[in-house]
Amino acid sequence: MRELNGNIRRSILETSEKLFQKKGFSGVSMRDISKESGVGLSNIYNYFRGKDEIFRNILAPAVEAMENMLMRHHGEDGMSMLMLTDDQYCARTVTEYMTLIRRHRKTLKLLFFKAEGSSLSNYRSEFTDHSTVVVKEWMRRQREANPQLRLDFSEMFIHLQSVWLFDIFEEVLSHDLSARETERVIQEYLRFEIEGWSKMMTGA
Amino acid sequence: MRELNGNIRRSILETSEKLFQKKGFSGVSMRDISKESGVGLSNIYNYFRGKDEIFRNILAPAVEAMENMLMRHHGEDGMSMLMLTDDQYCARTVTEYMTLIRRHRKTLKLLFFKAEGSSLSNYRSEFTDHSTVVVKEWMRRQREANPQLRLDFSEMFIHLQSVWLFDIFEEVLSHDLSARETERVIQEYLRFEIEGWSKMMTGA
Amino acid sequence: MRELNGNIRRSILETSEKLFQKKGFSGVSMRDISKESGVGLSNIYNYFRGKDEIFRNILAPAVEAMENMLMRHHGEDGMSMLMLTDDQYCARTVTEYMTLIRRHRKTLKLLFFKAEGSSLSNYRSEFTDHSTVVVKEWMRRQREANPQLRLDFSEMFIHLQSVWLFDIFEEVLSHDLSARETERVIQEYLRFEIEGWSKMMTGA
Amino acid sequence: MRELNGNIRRSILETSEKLFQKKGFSGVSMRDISKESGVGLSNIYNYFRGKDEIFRNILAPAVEAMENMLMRHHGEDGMSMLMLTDDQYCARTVTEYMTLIRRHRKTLKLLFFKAEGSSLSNYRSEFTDHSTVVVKEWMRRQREANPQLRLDFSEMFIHLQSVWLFDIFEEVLSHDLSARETERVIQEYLRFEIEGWSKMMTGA
DNA sequence: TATGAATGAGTCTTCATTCAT
DNA sequence: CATGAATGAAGACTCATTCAT
Repeated sequence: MRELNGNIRRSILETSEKLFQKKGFSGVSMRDISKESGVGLSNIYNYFRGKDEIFRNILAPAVEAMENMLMRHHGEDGMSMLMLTDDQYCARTVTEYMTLIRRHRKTLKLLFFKAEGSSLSNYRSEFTDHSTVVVKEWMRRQREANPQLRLDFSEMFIHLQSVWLFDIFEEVLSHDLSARETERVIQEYLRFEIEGWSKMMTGA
Repeated sequence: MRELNGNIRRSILETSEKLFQKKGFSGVSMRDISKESGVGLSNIYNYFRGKDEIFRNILAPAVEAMENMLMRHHGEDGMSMLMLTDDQYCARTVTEYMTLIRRHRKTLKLLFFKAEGSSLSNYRSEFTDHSTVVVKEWMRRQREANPQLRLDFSEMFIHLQSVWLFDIFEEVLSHDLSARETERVIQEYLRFEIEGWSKMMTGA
Repeated sequence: MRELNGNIRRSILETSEKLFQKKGFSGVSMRDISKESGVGLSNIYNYFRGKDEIFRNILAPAVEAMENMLMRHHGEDGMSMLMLTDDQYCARTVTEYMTLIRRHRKTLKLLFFKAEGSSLSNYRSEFTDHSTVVVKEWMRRQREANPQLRLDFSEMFIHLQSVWLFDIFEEVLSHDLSARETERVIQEYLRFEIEGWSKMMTGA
Repeated sequence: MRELNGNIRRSILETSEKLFQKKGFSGVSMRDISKESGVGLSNIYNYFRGKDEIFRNILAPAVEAMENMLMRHHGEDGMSMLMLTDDQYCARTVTEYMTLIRRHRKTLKLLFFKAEGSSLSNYRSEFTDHSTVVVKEWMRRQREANPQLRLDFSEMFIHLQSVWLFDIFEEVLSHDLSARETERVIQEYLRFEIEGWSKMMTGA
């Protein structure tokens, strides 16, 4: 009768994920989760602190992957500004984005479109704000390392980069683009972005 | 004791607007509006059909202004593709955007960031979708009028234009940019966009 | 601007009748009546004491006609038991019922099927109960006048007569029978009833 | 402090039943039920989906019994037309009706007289309509099995049979007839009905 | 007479969470 | 770990009616 510990936890998470996908965070009640998963309503609270924590648990991998992606590029050990013109680096970046989307497609959709009412409902602005800070700091480091480059972009400009990356993600996810289509869109976007930065850095 | 005709209506609207700004559409209850405005709860329903209608009434001017802006540029009597390179036209467009933002700053913020739970909660995607349709049709007309131009942009590309315009608005509003800053951002954005289109049209 | 006294009254009544027909007594609010009739909500109360009184006013003629019909047959100056076997009398009775239905079809439908929530919602049982009393008294008189007849019917039997008459009315009204169909149904019913009474009176 | 499992459910049902009997479905609010039963208002919703479901739960046995009765007589394995003249069969039928009434007296009264506003408020017409369909189909089968009989009754006539049976029930219930009185009324009614049918079938 | 404003009690239902066992 | 029971505040909205002018 009694399921093993881990099974229940997993059952709650899987059920919740399905429900959230269908009806969004606010549209799902704890009762729904209880009924659908077969786990007693109050027993759920033995595994999670509440609805929000369930949601965050589901989204954790996606959120982490987003953070990782940001850090891999603009963290302490991130790329150098000079790699921008390296075609191989770009190709790798496209692959990275695609992998991120492929792996977390479902949860990213939750995060982007179905988080209304949860503590992650402002993820878009939180991420872009955070990203702006990180990138600014990375810029500062790059400026020190490459004094010959013009790197005095406005905060707003940097912010818009994050926002636009987000837009691309949202487009790809909301239109359920195929791998090929996704690749094309990302490539186009990256090319545009890199070209833009290059020009601005060398003085356009 | 008895307030004059329109005063109550106005009082409800003003109170609601303040509350919505503070706590967002969902965060405000009809009770709140009643208490804060001093208008009896049920009496509110003599002026508005419900919470959503109050919200829409507040936002109506902003929504209308957005639609007008779209139509002035891409409607039946909208601009011609050839005007893109006209500096005067661009300057006027910048002014238009700025006027729109200046006039409707508060309500646009409501519309963009605080509409969760209302019938306008999907305004972003609704507007950009609608905009895409309008622009596609405008493109068709431009193609006929200017056969020499390459105007076979993908729907996704067109869609992204709308989205990005929205982003600009959101940036300006969420960071409460000053007039000067706003002008600079919009100008930069327009220049970028126009340059992009020009290149693509003449064959890049 | 101001309509003549009687016109407003009539306007309220006519509007209400239409609304009641569509949505039943409970389904119509005073606001509905006000909006639809163009008479200010509170002004209605200058003409009628409330919703119920409006309803009763509409139904008054039908209710009165029902009462008249009952009295013509079983009141102080009603028919004699002996007339039951008179074909002419029966024909006249059929005509009477049909006239009643023809004249008051709409309002009877209101009274029978749409009075839920009003003070007339129990009209069916009130009428049949009242009818039972009247008929019992009439019986008493007939017994005195015609001692040779067996007229000791149970109260319940008398009551059922009223109920069944009501059923006939309801059938005719709810199925919107044509004049011909209505006539046939009523005739059949009367014949059955008369035959039944005759047999019981002379000893079956 | 804590009541046992089923007690609460039962308590809600019993309290509600009493209240419904006094004030009818519409006249009873969930608050009333909560106060009277001592069960917290919202807690009630842990046991029932809403007021209507409480009502239906109370009436379920009576409704089912009505359906069963109909089916036992006119369903696929129902009686044959020829049994009408069988005295034993008739006696059994009387007993059945009486049992039905005895067992469900209270709830039938609710169903017939106090259901205004609930999803069962049209039970009378729904049952008689349904009954008409069932009986028509039964007639068709009887016609095939007994070609010698005249069985071409009009739909209206069949419908009236159902209605009249209902009337009997309503009479018995509304006047709280004793067992003896009930038996007499039902017997009389059945005799009348059977005699009627017999005559019509053999050609009157 | 006419009206716009106001009332206030009332409706059912939902919800995330906690408690006692 | 598991559960059924319980909570209590909150939600939007309706209605017939009355009041002040």
